[in-house]
Amino acid sequence: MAARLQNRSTPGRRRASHSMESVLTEAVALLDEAGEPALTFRALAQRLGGGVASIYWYVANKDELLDLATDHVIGSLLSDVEALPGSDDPIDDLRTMALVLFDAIVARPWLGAYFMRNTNAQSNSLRLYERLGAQTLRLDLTARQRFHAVSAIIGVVVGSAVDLGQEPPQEVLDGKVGRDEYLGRAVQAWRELDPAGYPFVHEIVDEFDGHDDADQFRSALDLTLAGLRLQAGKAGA
Amino acid sequence: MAARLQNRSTPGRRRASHSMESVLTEAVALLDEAGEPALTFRALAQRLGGGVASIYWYVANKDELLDLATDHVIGSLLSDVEALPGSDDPIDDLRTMALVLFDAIVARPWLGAYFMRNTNAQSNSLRLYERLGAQTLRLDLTARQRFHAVSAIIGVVVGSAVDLGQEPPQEVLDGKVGRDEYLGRAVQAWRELDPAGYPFVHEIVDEFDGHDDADQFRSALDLTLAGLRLQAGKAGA
DNA sequence: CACATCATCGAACGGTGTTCTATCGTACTT
DNA sequence: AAGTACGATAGAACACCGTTCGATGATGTG
Repeated sequence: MAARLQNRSTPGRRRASHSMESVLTEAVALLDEAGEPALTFRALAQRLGGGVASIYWYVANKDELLDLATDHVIGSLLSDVEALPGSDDPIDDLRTMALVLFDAIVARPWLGAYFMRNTNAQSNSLRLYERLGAQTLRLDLTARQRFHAVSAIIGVVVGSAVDLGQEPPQEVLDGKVGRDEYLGRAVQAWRELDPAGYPFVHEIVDEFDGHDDADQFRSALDLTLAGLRLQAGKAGA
Repeated sequence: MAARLQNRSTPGRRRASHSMESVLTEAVALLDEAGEPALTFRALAQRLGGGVASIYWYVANKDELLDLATDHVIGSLLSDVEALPGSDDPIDDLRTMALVLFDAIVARPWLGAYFMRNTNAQSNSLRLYERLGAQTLRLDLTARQRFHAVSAIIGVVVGSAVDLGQEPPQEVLDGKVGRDEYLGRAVQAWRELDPAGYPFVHEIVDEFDGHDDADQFRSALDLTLAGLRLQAGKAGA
């Protein structure tokens, strides 16, 4: 069965004594250090100074471990969002919130992939969802429009995050090739393409070279929010 | 040692003869049948009637197998996009293309996760990217705006695709719980939340219940395209 | 002190991607 | 026609993964 909220932190001498908190904290630490592949039960056990099977007392399987770890960090993310000042423009507030989300994913790229998992099962995710949606209640929209608006914003965040979160291929991880050099090669390959066959790629290759992920995200977000503003204004007038 | 004479008379193990095409086709078939976890080298080898190690002659590792398989199906997807009639409104054309992409991901949910991997390495992905971007060349935008517009549209597709592509948890896969029942439970749980603490969730729970993924995607896409139209019009006038 | 329960752990199982080495079959050389 | 080089295949083994099982230390209760 699963561990309940009780926690005995009496320090054992030979045997390791864990707690839900420590398990999740170390799991997140592993994820932060080297992404999802780094989070293995064996690595986690070693880190906790205990045995592998012990972790299964706190967690049913790896899926649940990932869920709880995600919810754990979303908890603090939720605090950040709730601490936001807020303005008289709900769409501005939505923008600010989305930027906080994006920043969190930049700091923890592995978050992106697990961001939308089972909104129902993760309490903090749901509360974050509510927090975003609450802003749409201040807009003149139908219920369906509100639902779709929040979905769209989260979609933009996740869409950018997935792009951002994908780990560079072996070469870069091994340190043989620097990340900049890796991207530089791609740019170089693009430049050598047939300009007649790839007019667009040639048009934007300079933009791609040395582009800023945050800029890219902000632009995508602002397009969606501009559309939303239009939608809210249309019904209102 | 023994096989010298028996070569013809007694048919020993016939050696399998593969090809890049057959490897990729069977790999895609496995992915279609049960998603990424179903694509293992052993399952693929058995399907090809050969040994496990043989696959490594065609492919360096699983990552490359996934890349090539993805590029394989994107190839036919590209044909669909190129066969599109096209109109005098570039944004309409972008919308149509995005819908084709979305349909492809609905048909092959595993595609979503690998959709954006290494645009540079996958030739068909790059051509698809070019095809989308070409439409923005018909709009009055800066190079950077064009770059960001295409990124945004792809972001919306991927964002929806990730949401769509995540496999339901164990219960549903085991067939113990139907997918509708599973979603129904979530809806039920939402309805039982404190209305004061979760006003937005209560507002949209009816919309979520029995919602259509395609509707959700189309709404998100249209918000982005509305923003883009605004942006293009502003600079033009 | 006995006891039930919580919590921990080593060892093992089946599965995975990957590598090593040996081999077959064919096309070309001589 | 025999020999050879090489493209292509394959079995066995390795290291690692998530997961399970059974045993056992620790702890508070009667």
